[in-house]
Amino acid sequence: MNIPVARDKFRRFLTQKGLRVTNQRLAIFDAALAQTEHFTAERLLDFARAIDDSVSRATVYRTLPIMVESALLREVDIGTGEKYYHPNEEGSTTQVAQVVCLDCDKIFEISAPFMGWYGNTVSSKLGLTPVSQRLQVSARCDTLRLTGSCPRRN
Amino acid sequence: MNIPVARDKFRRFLTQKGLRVTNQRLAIFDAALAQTEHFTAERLLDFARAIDDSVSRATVYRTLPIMVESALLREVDIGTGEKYYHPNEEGSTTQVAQVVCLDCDKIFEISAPFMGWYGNTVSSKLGLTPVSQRLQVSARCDTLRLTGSCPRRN
DNA sequence: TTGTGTGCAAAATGTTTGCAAATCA
DNA sequence: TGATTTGCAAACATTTTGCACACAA
Repeated sequence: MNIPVARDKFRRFLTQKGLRVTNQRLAIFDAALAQTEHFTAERLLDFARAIDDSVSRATVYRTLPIMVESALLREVDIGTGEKYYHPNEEGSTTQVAQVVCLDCDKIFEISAPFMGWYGNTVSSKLGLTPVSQRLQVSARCDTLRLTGSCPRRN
Repeated sequence: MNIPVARDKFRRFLTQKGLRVTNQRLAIFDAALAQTEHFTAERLLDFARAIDDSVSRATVYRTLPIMVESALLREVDIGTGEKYYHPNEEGSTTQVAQVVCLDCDKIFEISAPFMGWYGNTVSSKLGLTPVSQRLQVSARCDTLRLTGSCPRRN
C-alpha cells in the first residue's frame, strides 16, 4: 500500500472517529509509514521531526495508539522494555510470529498460521475467547558465532 | 518438587557459581517457591519480608535473575510493563504457552510442544539458533461476557 | 579477614499526564 | 467560536545502580 493511499485511509479513520486531522498527526503518520524496519517511539519522533519539527514526544506517544487502532500500524512487544512498531501490510489478518536476533537486534516477521488455531483451541477449553496472540523466538546469529562477525550487524 | 529439595538445589547452584548463601537470598527463594500463582517482583518483596524483614527491594531484583538462571524459577513477560515469575515445574524442558485472561488477569500455562519445532525450523532458515520462545494468547472471559460476572475474578 | 552482598536512596528508562496556549472544524 | 490538540515539563512505574556498611567463607 503506497503512502498517499494509506494517508487517505488514516485521514478517513480520524474523521470518522471524530478526531482532528492535524499537521502533527500527519507528519507522524508519514514518518511511520515510510519505515521498512521496526522502530521505537523515540526513533519515530526523530523521523517525524524531520518532516515537521514542531512534533513533540507527547504527541508521538498519543498518536501511536491511534495508528495502531486504525490497523495501519502494528505494535510489536518483544519484551525489551520499549515497544516496537511496524507498518501493517495489506491484508493483515494473517498471524505473524517474530524472530528476534539477540546479536543483530533485528526483528524478522514470519507467518505462523497455526497460531489462530492454537489460540482458539486452547482458549475455548478455558472458557475464553482469544483476542490476540503472539509468538516470539529469540535466537542467536550462527554466522556471528562461527566467523565473529554478523553480515546483518549495522 | 518440594521446597526443602528445591532449596538444596538452589544452595548448590549458588555455591557452584561462587555466590554466597545469604539469609536474604534464601528468604526470597522460599517466598518464591511457595507461590502457586504468578507473582511480580513487588509482591515477592512482601512475601520475602514476611520471612525475613531485612529483605530489600534491590536484593529481590538482584536475586530474581539468579533464580531464573538456576531454572527453579521461570520469567513470564506478558507485555504489561512488569514481569511475572512462577516456580518451574520438574522436568521443565517442556515448552509452555501462556493464556492471559484480560478480565481475570489470570495467567494459565498450557503445554505447547510444537513451539520447539517451529522455533528450530524458522530460525534455521534465517541462519539463527533459537534461544527461547514464547507464545501468548490474550483472551476474554466468556462467562463474564454472558453473565456479567467471572467465577475466577478475585 | 576480605571481598561479596546488602539496604538505602538516587538514577535511569520508557511512557503518561496536567495545564495553558495554539489550532482545527 | 469553542472544544480538541498541542508542547512542555513534571509525574509515573518499574527496574537498576552507587556507595558505605554488613556479613559469609
